[in-house]
Amino acid sequence: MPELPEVETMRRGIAAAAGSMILQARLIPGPQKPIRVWPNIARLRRRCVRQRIEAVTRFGKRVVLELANKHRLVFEPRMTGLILVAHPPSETHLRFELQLEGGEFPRIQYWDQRGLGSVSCYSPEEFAEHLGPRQLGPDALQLSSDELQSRLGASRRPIKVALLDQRAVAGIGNLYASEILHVARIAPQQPCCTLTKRQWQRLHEAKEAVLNEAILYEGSTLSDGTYRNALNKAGGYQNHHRVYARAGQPCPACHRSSVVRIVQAQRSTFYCPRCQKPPRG
DNA sequence: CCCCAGTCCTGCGGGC
DNA sequence: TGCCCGCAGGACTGGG
Repeated sequence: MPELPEVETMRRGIAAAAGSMILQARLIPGPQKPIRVWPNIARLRRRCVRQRIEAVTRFGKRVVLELANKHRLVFEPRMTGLILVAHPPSETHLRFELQLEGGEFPRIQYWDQRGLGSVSCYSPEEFAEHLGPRQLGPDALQLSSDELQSRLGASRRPIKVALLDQRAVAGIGNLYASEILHVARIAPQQPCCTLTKRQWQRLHEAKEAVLNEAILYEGSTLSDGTYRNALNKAGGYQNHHRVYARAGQPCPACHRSSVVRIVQAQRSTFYCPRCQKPPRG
């Protein structure tokens, strides 16, 4: 499930498209319902075809192609979307394609098994409306300890649930929320408003360490095998997970307790009850 | 504002 | 062996 490290890996995989020209954009027909395209495929095509790609950026869990006409082409992979330059895992779930001219690769393909993702092309005004500060908080890697505390600190929600709120912080999903809290030694159930300054600092440091380490390993490919980089190669960070999907296994930090799975806001949370204790009192 | 449940969607694995 | 069901969870919606 692509979160910040996986989406950043996708971005790096197509970063060399900067400087290329988009020659064509098309939905690839298939047996399934087409993926969501905004505003629609005809208007998207008119907005991006014959435009040069000036930069390939990322915001939260989205990859953004910045075009010469100041429009932005946005890929949102959600659960199973992949952004590829070659070797799609199957022909059946290829959904969308950009043909390019003048770069290292002739096309960018969007593949999505479950089809929950989307492709959008926004004018600057539309971009501000759809992906502005009302919808998305600052990117998780562009956020200081103080800003993290000021954005989440008043909430009574459990810290694990709050970290998933993209309006507060963009880029952290279910997997990395558990991993970050384990490194920070903070209980996932602890209400945000009870975290101390010291804990916010630890959370910030753990967020930087875990996300950057995961980027280094090119993200996590879980046992379902879905996530791949732009060349359809699996990531490696799943071999370094401390708690995620490891219920019943010994905690790699204390070696004295087992990892426990609980459910918060209908999602699995994994943590070590010995290392991640709520503060006393 | 906060919080929760339902929805989308497909593939996989458990149970019978 | 096959079928049904539940589960995975990112983002959105509607209701309390």
